[in-house]
Amino acid sequence: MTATSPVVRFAPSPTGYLHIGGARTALFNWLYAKGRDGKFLLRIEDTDRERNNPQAVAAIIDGLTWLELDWNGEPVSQFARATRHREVAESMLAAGTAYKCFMTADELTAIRERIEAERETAKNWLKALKSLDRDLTHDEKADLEAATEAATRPLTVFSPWRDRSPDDAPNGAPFAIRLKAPRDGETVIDDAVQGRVVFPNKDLDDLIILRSDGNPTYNLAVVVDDHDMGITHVVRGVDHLTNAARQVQIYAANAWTIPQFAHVPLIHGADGAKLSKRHGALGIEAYRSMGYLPAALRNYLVRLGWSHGDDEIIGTPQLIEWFDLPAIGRSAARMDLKKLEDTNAHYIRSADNAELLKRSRELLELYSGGFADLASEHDAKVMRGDVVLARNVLALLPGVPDGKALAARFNAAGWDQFAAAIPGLKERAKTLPELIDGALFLVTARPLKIDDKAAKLLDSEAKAIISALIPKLAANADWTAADLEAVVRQHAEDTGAKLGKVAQPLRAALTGRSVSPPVFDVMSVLGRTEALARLGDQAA
RNA sequence: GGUCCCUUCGUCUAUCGGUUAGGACACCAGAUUUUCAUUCUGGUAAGGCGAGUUCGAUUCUCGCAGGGAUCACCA
Repeated sequence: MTATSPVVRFAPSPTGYLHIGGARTALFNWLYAKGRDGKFLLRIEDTDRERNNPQAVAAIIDGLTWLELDWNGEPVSQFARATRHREVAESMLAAGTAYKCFMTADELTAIRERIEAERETAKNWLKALKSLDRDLTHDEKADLEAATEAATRPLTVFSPWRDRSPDDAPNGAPFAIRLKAPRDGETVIDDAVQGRVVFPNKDLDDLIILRSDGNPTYNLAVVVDDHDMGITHVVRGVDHLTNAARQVQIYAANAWTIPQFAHVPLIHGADGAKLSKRHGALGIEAYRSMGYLPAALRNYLVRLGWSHGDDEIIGTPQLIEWFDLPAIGRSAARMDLKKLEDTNAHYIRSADNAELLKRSRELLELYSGGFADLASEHDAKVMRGDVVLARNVLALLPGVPDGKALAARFNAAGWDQFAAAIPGLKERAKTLPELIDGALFLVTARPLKIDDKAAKLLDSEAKAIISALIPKLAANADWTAADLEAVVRQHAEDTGAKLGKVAQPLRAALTGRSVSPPVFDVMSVLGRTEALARLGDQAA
């Protein structure tokens, strides 16, 4: 690490889960640090004690861990640093860059409500004046002007204590500490993503940095922590852009070096509206349960708002090399599950077979809540991997209540069969549940439940074909896919039938479905005894 | 309402004054294939509106419209 390598951080507040936008912010920070030999720190913004709870912190850590974003050192608790924050506030008071404000919270809300009320009446007044279908009198013009002024007045509240002596306050009265922000001029953010953003200082009020209960406020805590932690680049959501202006003022008041800001756009739902649970603002763990691979989610997430020419499927090492802040777009991007699915399919196809097996087993363990409820609660708009899997499991494997029970169906030999089937399975699975679903035929007990499409395939003619094939197949001692294919092809040739005419009935009998990996692979993976038995069940 | 940001196919985006406006997802059609999937080929589809600058604007400027963020002793 050199003196110029960046120090970045991800600073979520513990709200219960790591949402998808937060995950992307973390990813951007992580990539930036990784690509520059920098450090990626984790800080939990737990200043608000009411909102804090250990599970929420655990959810964030779990999410980052699953996404494979590792951070340097121990996570920092912002709450634990309250004493330091207080010190800074006190020193600012001493330096005259902050002042005591004796206004109470009630007074403040009363003032805001009054401004709002005045604004309302002014608006009505305006409407009335404008509806007057004639030239306004001199007085009315004055009214119009006054009403316009009142209707467009900002909600900003300026404390009178900025210019009053604290001695004017009653002895021992509680006070908050406010930043003495500049009144004139402008505060400028030179943002790596947003460019140069200018805020007129007259629009920025004196924010409270220390509450009357002695606890620091978010903006103070962030600045002090970022400064103390040596953060060089603050990469976060644009929802913090206006905070950045406030924060720059705090940096300036303390004569601290201002970090490079980069405010990245937010992610919107598929309909363009703000992300809510309906639209997929699910926690990162939901994407995990939907069966997406971490690498695929990373690829998708980084491409959402960032691009590198025409490149789409970009592996993590390449991402680390290519990623940079200025290439991030400025407009909000919409979540597109279809594209995520496609990206995931690419990663599944090229994934290591052992990894796929491991992740499938983990996923099954995750689905311990029971399938029946999930299936009945199914909402077509909400895609969840466990629900998708549940429907198939319920249809094919009655009596299997949840993922753990399903996993139990695979004994040691079963897992080996699963592993053997993965090369064929992963070509046609977009997600892990689809992969698992494709392997279900392995653990289905005889007699197989035949689905509707498969049943159509098994007419009397088909059953006759199966009967004719059984002895020929049984004659095959080695039971390799290649040998079996040769037998079936020969049979088709001999009887003048198309291969599909012969293969489809086999597929139906072997798997209970009309869709599966190549039948010869299926037979091979199933093993001689089981395959023959299943065929026998459907023979004429 | 104040302040700030955004605006290219349905979606994610490329383009850094001159292109038949490119790619990806989705969608449609076709080829290959034992099903499905993969793969391959082709197709539909875009610069919000209005001015200005310029020989020439998607690209630069301004206005409008639309969308978004934010305005707590929350973070």
